Amino acid sequence: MPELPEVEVVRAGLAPAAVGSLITAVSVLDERALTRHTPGPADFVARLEGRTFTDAARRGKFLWLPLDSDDSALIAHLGMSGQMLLRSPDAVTERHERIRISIEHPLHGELAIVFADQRTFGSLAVDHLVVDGPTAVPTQVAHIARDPMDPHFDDAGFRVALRRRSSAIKRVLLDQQVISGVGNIYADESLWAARIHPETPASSLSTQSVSRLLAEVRTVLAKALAEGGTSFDAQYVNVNGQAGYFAHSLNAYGRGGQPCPRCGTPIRREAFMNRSSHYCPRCQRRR
DNA sequence: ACGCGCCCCTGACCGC
DNA sequence: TGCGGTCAGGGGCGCG
Repeated sequence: MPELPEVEVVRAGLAPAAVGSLITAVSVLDERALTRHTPGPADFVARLEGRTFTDAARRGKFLWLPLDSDDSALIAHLGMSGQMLLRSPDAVTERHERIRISIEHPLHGELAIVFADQRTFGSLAVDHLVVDGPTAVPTQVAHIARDPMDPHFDDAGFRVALRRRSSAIKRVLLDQQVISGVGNIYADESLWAARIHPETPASSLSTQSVSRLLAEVRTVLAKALAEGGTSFDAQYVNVNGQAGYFAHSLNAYGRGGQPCPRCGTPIRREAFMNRSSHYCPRCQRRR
């Protein structure tokens, strides 16, 4: 569930169960799920068991659960196919279950947080928190730009960053060090909404265009979040295993050959960065 | 320093 | 039915 709306759905779903919960046991079924935790599985378990989650936070596509009594947090990156599922303590092992964290909440009782991940690009880690302006973030997240839903996102700084980049605007939207949380789906959707061709050099966009694009990014992300995120299959689900509805609202992504909802011209699909770009050749002219 | 191509991994789907 | 090729929401790394 990798882009900002899907990760936010997971964060919001975990929060009521995790915050205030005591970690009673941790089992690592597949060490590949700890590639971000270099000290290894034993250290990972030792840093969690007996601790309490105090919050549930997110920046871009990273989410983390801060721990009590020192400045550390359990961090999660879902990669392409990661899931964080809330299960009863006796739930059977998930097909692609990698890590299970057993918790006890003062009101809800015993639960399990299950990290399942088909493609193993996602991973968990325990990391130290560092101060980043008005907030604290794990060290592994410190290099990630604030996301556009962050109240401290710097709109003017974003405009300046784009002016300095000669790369295609879509490439820059996907650069998590410039703006975080946007992935392939929402980059295509935002560019379609702002009527900007994905190959347009970022530096050639007017201030007005950049402002319009940023507004559309926020609109698209907010709508997707309100609809529970985008799910094409069972890989992308909330903490209860339920899919989101935003796939029905997509205007460009995944719609190659189908008519543009605005003008009827067939949406074009092109290879881009080992992925695909979807855009309307009429509404989104190259300049 | 940067921008870009490639790689990590599993499974679904398609055409032969 | 089986097999090989292609494709998928991610990011990191090494090269030029």
